[in-house]
Amino acid sequence: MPRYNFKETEARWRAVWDRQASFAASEDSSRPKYYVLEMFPYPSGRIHMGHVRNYTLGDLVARYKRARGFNVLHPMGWDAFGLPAENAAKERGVHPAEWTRENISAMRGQLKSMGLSYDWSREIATCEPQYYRFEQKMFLDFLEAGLAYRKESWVNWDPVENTVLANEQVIDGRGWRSGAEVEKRQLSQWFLKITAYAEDLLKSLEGLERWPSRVRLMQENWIGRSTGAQIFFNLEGRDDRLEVYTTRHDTIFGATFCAIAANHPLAQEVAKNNPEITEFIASCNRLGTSEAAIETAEKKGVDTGLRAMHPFIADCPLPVYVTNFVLMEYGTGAIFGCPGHDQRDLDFSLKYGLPVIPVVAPADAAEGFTIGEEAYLGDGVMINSRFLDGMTIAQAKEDIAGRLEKMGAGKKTVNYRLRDWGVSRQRYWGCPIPVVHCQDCGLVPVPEKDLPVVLPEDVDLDLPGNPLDNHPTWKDVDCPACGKPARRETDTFDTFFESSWYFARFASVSDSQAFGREAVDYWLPVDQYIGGIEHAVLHLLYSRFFTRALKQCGYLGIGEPFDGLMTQGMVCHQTYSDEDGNWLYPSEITHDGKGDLVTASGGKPVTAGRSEKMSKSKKNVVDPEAIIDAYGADTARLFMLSDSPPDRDLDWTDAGIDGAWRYINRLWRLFTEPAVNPAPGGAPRPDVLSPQVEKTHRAIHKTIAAVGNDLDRFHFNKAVARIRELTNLLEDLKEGMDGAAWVMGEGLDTVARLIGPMMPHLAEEVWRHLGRDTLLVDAAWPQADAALLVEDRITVAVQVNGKLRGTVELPKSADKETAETAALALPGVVKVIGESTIRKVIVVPDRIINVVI
RNA sequence: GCCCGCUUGGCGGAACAGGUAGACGCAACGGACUUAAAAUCCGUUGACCGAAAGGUCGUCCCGGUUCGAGUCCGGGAGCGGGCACCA
Repeated sequence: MPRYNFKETEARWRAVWDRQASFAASEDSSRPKYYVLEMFPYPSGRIHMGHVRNYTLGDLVARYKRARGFNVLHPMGWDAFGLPAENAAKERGVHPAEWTRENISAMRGQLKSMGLSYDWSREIATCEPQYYRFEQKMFLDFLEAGLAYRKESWVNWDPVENTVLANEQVIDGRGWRSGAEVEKRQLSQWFLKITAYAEDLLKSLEGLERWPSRVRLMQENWIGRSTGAQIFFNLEGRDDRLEVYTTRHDTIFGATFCAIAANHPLAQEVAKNNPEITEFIASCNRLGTSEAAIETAEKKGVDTGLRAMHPFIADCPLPVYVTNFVLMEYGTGAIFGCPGHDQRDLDFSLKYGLPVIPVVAPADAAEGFTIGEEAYLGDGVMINSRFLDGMTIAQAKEDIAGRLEKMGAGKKTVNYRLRDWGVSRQRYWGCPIPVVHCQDCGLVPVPEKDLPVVLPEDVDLDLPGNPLDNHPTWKDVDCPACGKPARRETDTFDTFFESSWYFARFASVSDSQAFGREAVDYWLPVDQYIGGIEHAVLHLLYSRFFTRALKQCGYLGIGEPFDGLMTQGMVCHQTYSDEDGNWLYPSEITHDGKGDLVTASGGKPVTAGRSEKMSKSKKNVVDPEAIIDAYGADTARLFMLSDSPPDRDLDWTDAGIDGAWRYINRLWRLFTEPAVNPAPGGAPRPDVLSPQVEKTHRAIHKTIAAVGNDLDRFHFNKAVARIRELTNLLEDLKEGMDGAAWVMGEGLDTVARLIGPMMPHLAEEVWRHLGRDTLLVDAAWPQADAALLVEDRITVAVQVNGKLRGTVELPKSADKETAETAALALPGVVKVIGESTIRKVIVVPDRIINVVI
């Protein structure tokens, strides 16, 4: 049986597309534009299955939209700054720039072997000065617009390596390499004022109708708008006051203590003469900066000795605790504790023996309501609250806010959880921040004519600390303002900076500007953005903010960068381990004769674990290059699209890739050795079609309609299933059936077009086999004949009391009586009804008949 | 800890707006072809009872709404993503 020669075929068609520049995009007002973008990869060195999945999905959309007549932009580039390059430099002594450029070159080759319809002429790498020079300019514009500023903020500090650690480099409170206990340290850093757009970023989520609702919800919660009140507590024996933020001012009479963050100014002050508090603050600082670490730690606190005076109860001093669970970054860094109605406050109170006063009771249990180990968070009526008693929570909030404002003891406020974006990194492999520190002039922006500030190549990454700061000469510069010796900023940008505007750069890559205004006006926003759900908040929110900031600075005119968003699931694979519990690569496993898994080398027993996200650490990875080499790109692509819907996790299995490979060959045989020779394209419809041929003819058009519908809604696995069904029918056509040749011709033409976006190389090959002298990549999507989509008779299910008892075939839109009569005549129905009285018959036309007895 | 998801046969999944649960595929089993194997083709396949006709049960668990629930509502379990310096 001849096999499809994918190696020769795939390479040949890629060369043809290349030669014809099939995927080069240019502005064209005669066709609607469509910008498809997949999240660009970090150039780690080799593509992984997650990339294969992401880029297969994007390519399907791009090729499909092209066939539908859109002017498609589909670019690719490299998110090339980042920590791994520095780690590689430290571990293997290779320069980050060299390592990155080699990785890009290797990965570009791998991506090209997948047959992706990219316009490679627009390729960008963010680590090159011709890219990052423009973001230096953007930063200067942001600075001028008041969107960038400097403030102190906390970082994880490794005292042994003298370096700032990323959260992922802090493991159980210790530095990943040194093992030293991490300290929180305060550094002066650059921030972008994302909070200036908090309200707009929140409100505009509503308009992002083609985003998954869960992503919008996650962003909504991340921005975290709350309406509450600031309350000012006078401090006993002092002139200053404690300002707290709360969303539960209704529970003010349940307040039994106040709590402040460990880095609250008052805590710092009290610590000066209190060794216990000093030690407690130090222990809080050892927790690092990650919110997860802080929130999961046991709730602890120390009494400061300060007493906050209750604003509504005379002579009611509340103890003020320094705690590890109040965050300085949120609200005012201080709260009042109401243990009755907040679980954290209750846990804390039970631990430190503070009183618990319930002030809200469920409406039906107001008498004698008490709190045990669970705070009451529900709705109810106010109790134990003097003038508030009997009110609802909402009424109490209004009342209290009004009184606070009258007394000058507080005010209603809106608060956001969202914090400004800290963009300073004490790292080498990033974009230099274009600022000079001058003793006399302060912070001086680098003049535009001196951009780009280029990263020096000659750095020593083995020294502890910030490599740019360690460089012997780079930071020495004359102040652009006064000309005296000054010092360059040695921090670089967060790498989210580069990925916040790359989609605009793709619209027009030029040496003179970040992007052309006409080009972005034409191409943006991105019509379909595709990437991992792990970027649901940070990258996508930063890009939305950046778009607003760029608009404010006159760069572009759009409101949102990504009109449609698709989030893909992870690629998973079964894990394997040997007797000693060491992970094994799938390639190290084989079957013994008895059906057990053993190691390929020594025949030792292997334990198969559950399927998890492919990761190098668990070795459950399959190398895309090996798969493409063994089965071809189309097989790999088909497997990525079959079975699992894009937003769910996908399990990589050998059986699955074999199944895809078999289907590729089956398609190949259907075209090259069809049971019925297809009539040539454009042949007239024969007068007579045999029943099976007629059914197949209808199926062709139903498939066209269904596949289009599925692709529009990203149900790619269903589209594959529909196409398989159609090919099953075409395989059943036999020589001698009336009209078989004509329908086979129509069927093969249709299948070739439908598989084009999924298996582009095979599709192009069979297209040529059909005798077409054009390229399939330039062919239009097929059109379904609407007349063939409707059936005149429909099978309707018949239930008795909701249980299926049979089916009846009825004319389409049959009236109620006809349906009812037919249903009640069914033997199965008659038997079940027996002597019972029919109480009701529900008829939903063309769907169901339910007899209620 | 907080926020957001997911859970359907042996497996991946399908079921559009609450209306025939299991499309399509994988695996398994039986058969054809073959000296044999591979490849390919045909058939069976949710569980249980039954010779069959047919029946009962069944979409993570518990409860509710409805003529009717995989789908809607309340509660719970398990698994996963994010938590601001991984990208």
